[in-house]
Amino acid sequence: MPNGDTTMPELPESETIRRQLEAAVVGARITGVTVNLPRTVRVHSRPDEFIAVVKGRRIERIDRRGKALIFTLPGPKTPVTLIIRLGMSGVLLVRERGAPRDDYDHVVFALDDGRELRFLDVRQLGEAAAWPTGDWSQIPDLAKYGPEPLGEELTLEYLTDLLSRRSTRLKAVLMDQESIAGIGNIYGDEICFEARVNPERPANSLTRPERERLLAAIPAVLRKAIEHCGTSREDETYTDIYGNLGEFQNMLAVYGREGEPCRVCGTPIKRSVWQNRSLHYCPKCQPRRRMTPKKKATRASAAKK
DNA sequence: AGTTGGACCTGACTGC
DNA sequence: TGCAGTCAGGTCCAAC
Repeated sequence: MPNGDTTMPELPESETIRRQLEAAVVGARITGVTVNLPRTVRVHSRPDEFIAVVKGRRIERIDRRGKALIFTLPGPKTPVTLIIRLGMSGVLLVRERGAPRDDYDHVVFALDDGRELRFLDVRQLGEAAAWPTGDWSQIPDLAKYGPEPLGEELTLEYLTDLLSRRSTRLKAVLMDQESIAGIGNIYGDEICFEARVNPERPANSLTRPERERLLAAIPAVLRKAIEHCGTSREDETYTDIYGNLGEFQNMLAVYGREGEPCRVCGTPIKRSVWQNRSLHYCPKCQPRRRMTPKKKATRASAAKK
């Protein structure tokens, strides 16, 4: 159960929630809104009037952009776009009205069919923002995002241009929502492993073959995680809208596996800390520096002996 | 402008 | 037992 637990929603977790919400609440009307923690809601740039803007509207569709969930609420005049960012510990739950209150239920949307959509968030880093437009390009929160990693905009050309302009660590670029939308700390590490590139490498140092591997690894890792309904960790538990756990945590290659053997070569996984974030990689599969031809030959001859 | 580190926030955990 | 310190990380912001 999500009470007291926390979350790490990145794109696969958000997409899992989106698919469930699409089946569960699209078509329902929001008959009432209870805001228990005002800092969680926002209209435009103001923290007030949220209830007035959202109440009475029907949920027409639910989309996702990066990690954000986007509810389209049409109206007689202008549609409203409701954006829910789960932050790091946010959970959306669908409950029957009258079910016991959940801890940290900062915003509760009452639906006309007798259910409630509850937005829980222990660490209060999530947010629900309402915008009085249906045009995403008018919404700064959405307009700033980089291309969707599962879309056609993420091409080798885009990735090459992006990486060539950045001297910071590859991991930082992958996690930069304005560069590519939806990747966080867990999948950043997993993608780098899948591509066999060290996450601490300067982004502009990647070779073309490495960029090609990265381009393939990004959707491959994210799609696989979506298939397994996202990642729930023992102590940092993400759940879907019914309180169920994901399954991808059992398939993680490097994240959270410090000291455990690499699933490919058996070398202990290394963890380092950078910018208050942990970073995991296999030192053998993802060498920090590309080996020079001479060093490669030396190592190869040493391996023969 | 790009990069970096701190702050926000709370619960779980560790060590004294 | 209690308390201080640390860690987790999505996102924003200040500083270099």
